[in-house]
Amino acid sequence: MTPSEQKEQTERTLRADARRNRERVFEAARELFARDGEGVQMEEIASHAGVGIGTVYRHFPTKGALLTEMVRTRFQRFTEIALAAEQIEDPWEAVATLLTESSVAVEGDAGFQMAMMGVEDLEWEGIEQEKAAFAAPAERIIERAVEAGAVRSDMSVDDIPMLMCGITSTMYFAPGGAEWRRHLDLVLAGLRPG
Amino acid sequence: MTPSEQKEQTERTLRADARRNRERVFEAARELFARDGEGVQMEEIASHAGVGIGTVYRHFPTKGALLTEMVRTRFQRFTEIALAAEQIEDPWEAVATLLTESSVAVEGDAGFQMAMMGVEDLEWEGIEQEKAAFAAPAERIIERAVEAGAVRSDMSVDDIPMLMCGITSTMYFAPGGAEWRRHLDLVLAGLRPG
DNA sequence: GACTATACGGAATCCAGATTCCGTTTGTCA
DNA sequence: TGACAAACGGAATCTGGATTCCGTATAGTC
Repeated sequence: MTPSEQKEQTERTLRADARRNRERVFEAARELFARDGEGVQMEEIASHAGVGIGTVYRHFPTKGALLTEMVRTRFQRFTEIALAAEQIEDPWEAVATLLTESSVAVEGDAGFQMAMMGVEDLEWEGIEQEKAAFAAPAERIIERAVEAGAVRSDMSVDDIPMLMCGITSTMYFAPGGAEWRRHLDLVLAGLRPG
Repeated sequence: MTPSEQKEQTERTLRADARRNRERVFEAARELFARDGEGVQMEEIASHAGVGIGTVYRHFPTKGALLTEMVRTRFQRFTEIALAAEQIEDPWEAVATLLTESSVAVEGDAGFQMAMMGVEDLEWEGIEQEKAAFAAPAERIIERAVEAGAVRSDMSVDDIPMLMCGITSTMYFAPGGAEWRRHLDLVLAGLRPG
């Protein structure tokens, strides 16, 4: 029995109400995590989901596990963005779009912002797979841009988390505003060759 | 009686051992705050200072008050840096030095990094005076650079906290490393005109 | 040296949240 | 429909820290 079959069976075994509740908890957590970041309270998630606190814990062993799950899900959005950006013809546009769209994806999600900024307690362990899925297309985009002379020759994939982290911190520092667009603007200018 | 005379008298009234202990607590707090950030524990500060926890609270009403005092003190360093940078002849060098030295000042001080990044609980209220003292020379530096065409014409003082916040987040994200220098490098490139 | 206002130490208290536990309810299946 | 395993709710418990309190110690003053 492969792991996935095993998982499938576990899911099949889940009682109907249990599956529904798990979904509700997850949805509530997503919403509140986006609003309040890691400061969300388990009680609040429970009541927002319309279930008891015990039910939350039955589905997610700890708060950390729940939040990591949020981060993992959100992170996948980056990969979608990278894959889409890769289709853009112009090498520079591809890079610019990658960073811009990624920023937009983070906007308005306090929890993900915190994760991007490396706030403790938000685990980045266990999402290596997601990271790799993002890194592949991102790397191709950058390599192409470097070869085309559209960005400084020393740009690398590793610059992306670094820069995103910076832009995110602007969002976090000045929430609700558009200052981060200026930050992004500056960063993009800094990436140009020469 | 002016406020300053009043304060002076209060200080004069402080018993010798009290003054000494206050100093010790402050010093311990500075050290541990730099190491652990806002996560420092009051008990730890007390024992590190060689006093009882009660003594810490006699001198600083709450943890927040103590940390704010730390931030205020640290912030003053920025003003010194700005005043020094203002003396630099070359307009671009002045800007570059301002940002570089400010970054260096933050390096290795986790507490101040958190404050720069706007982590909650670290109060920025009550240090308006320090902010203004920094803004004045910084503004002159930037104005001069803009007029000389050494930086993009739309650069403003408000860009400084934004960019510093970003660079700081890199330090925080990759502590101990020198990645932030690359981030600074990119940011400086982005500030250049055109 | 005695007296008193100040300070001190640190055990006890408070508090906010996460996590556990168990009596009750509900879905599933024969 | 009855039986029972699977889930549920939420009160009770646990925890890590901040903050308070009060009996004791000491600097300053005569």
